[in-house]
Amino acid sequence: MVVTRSDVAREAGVSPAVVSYVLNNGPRPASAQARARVLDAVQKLGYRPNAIASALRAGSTRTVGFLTPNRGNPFFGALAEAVEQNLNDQGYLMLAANTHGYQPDELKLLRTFVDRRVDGLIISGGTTLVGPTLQEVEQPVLVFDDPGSWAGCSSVQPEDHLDAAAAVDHLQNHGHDLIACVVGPPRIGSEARRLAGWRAQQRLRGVYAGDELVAFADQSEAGGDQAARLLLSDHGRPATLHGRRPTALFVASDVQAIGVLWACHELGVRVPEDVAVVSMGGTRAAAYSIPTLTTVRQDVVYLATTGCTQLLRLVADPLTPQTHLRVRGNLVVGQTCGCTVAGSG
Amino acid sequence: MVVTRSDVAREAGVSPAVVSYVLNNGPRPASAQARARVLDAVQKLGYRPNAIASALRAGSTRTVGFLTPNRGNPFFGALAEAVEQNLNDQGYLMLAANTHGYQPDELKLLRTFVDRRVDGLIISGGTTLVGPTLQEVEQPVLVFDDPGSWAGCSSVQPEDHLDAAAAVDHLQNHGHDLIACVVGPPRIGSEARRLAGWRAQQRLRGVYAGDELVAFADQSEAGGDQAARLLLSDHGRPATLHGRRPTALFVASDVQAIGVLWACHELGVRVPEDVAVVSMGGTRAAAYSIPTLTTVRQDVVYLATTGCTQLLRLVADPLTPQTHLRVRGNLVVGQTCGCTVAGSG
DNA sequence: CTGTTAGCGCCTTCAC
DNA sequence: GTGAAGGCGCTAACAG
Repeated sequence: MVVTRSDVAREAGVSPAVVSYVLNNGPRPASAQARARVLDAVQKLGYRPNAIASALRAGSTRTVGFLTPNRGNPFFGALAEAVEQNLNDQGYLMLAANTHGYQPDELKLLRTFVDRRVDGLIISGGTTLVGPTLQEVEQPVLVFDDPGSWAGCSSVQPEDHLDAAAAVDHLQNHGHDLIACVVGPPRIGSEARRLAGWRAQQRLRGVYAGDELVAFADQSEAGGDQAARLLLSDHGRPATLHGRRPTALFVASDVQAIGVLWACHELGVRVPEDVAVVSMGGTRAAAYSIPTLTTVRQDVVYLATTGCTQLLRLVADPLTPQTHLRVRGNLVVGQTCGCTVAGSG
Repeated sequence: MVVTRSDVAREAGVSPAVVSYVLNNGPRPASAQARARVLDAVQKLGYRPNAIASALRAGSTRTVGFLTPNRGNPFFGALAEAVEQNLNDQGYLMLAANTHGYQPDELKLLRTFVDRRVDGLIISGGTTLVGPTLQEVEQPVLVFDDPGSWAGCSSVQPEDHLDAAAAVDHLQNHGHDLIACVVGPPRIGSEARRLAGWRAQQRLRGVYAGDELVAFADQSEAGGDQAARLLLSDHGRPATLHGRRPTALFVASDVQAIGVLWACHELGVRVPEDVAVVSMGGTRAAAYSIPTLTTVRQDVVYLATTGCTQLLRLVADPLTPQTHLRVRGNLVVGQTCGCTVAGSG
């Protein structure tokens, strides 16, 4: 049977309250003698406080819920890991769940977390759980996404639009004008913003940015593979492109870019000589692909740290003002953009 | 303020117990009329049961703790994800934490989980938490590792030794005899077993398997990169190898193999023509490397399913007999072993 | 069929 | 400096 606080009290010859005083260093003092006897008894019996009972009484579980569409994606995986580490360091535990981007599941899991009285909630990008959906939640919420027009939660948001534009700009500086775009489903906010960033930057240079240059793809290697085959195929190229094949690809995520590189390899298309590639993410995989990816790196540790700090501040004091942070990525030059081949970058 | 069960009871004009009966479909029946009024009140007030109170009373949190050394490693990441999915499907939530292979952290996190009264524990390979360490734990435990000589927990274990031998055997069948080995720290059980598998298979064919052929490396791309540079360097090659460079590498994990491929690329060593590579894992990354990895694939979904099933069986009935399952991987032929170049495989 | 009640283990105010 | 007691919200045994 499990040993309870009363058992310790009995063993130490004190009352249960004193056990609490000693173990929690307060809120009342205890004599040195009582303290010693309690600690001895704790040791002897191997007593461990029941965190569930404590949570019920104290109204805090020291747990944060983390909802993400897909931890298999290295970006979300790394973000989740960084968040977890941060929370652990602060004495919190993370309850995590994958939603697979499926809205009913998202809601169900959100409810589950709330029922379990998590102290706070973190919603990563790629979910539909932003703005109004979260209104009913009592706990503080942090979203790694655009919070929409609603200010009910704090947010730490990658600058998807600007970062995408920066990636495209880099390709343009290499002299490319026919730059195609591989991107995830546009119902996901971050993907829509990256697509818009690509389009805006193309138009800024007065370059064509029609739909024939866009391939929507699953956020996976396989998705990138298929998209690249589509965009680079010599068959059925739209008349609007005057028979030209894109000379560069902007790819909205590293994981898709890995698939793109593979497709190019299979098709005998050289990267970056025949087609240059720039992607977004900056995950570990990007640094060890062949050739290495030029990518706009998001610092997940920074995202996680600022996000967790703000969330825990809100947990400690719900009256803390909301914050909305936007974080720029930075271009990490690899081998896929062409900088290392011809010195035009 | 949060709405409690008593509020619902008051609103519905019944007693709190009846609310429980209705919401839990038992343990006692309720009249159709009472049921309707309760459900109305629940709806109207937006009542959600407090899972913490329920857990305290019922003695079950419907939560499982998962301890892993490093979720950044695609293999553990995929395993964790599969486990999480399994548990969610059964109405459980997963509490997860990374130990970074650091024993004090492992113990601390284990304690934290136990304090929180998880219903069960899952320990992935790569931790030191096997056997006796877990004796003090009351909850059922499942380890994805060798449980040691101690039968206090159930286990689902990849056949590291046999799988490693199979990988080496495949290289041997391609005519290689000087097969080096890249492997993680031997204090980790799975790594030690893979190393032993390599050695046993080499000796089986009467081939040299000395320590000069082994490079211990961090379980990361960078680790594989460094190990490959060491083993393939033309400088300082041990006299015992008669000046020969290994013609093949057995790499104990995909993530290291990605680094190995990159090092080969950098060194101008062609894979598989100059050096053949076979690794272990079978993660998604292996299928999209250039060239694609020949690897011994572990079916993480199968591991997770059988593991979770057994654990939840133990949770439901602690008297369920322990089980110890060993699971073979299967060789997935890619392009790094040489099968696709010369038809000798 | 329904209501009342005794805890689950802990924290903390209040009385000594 | 210490002990007794109430209650966090819920479940289930026990009485009606």
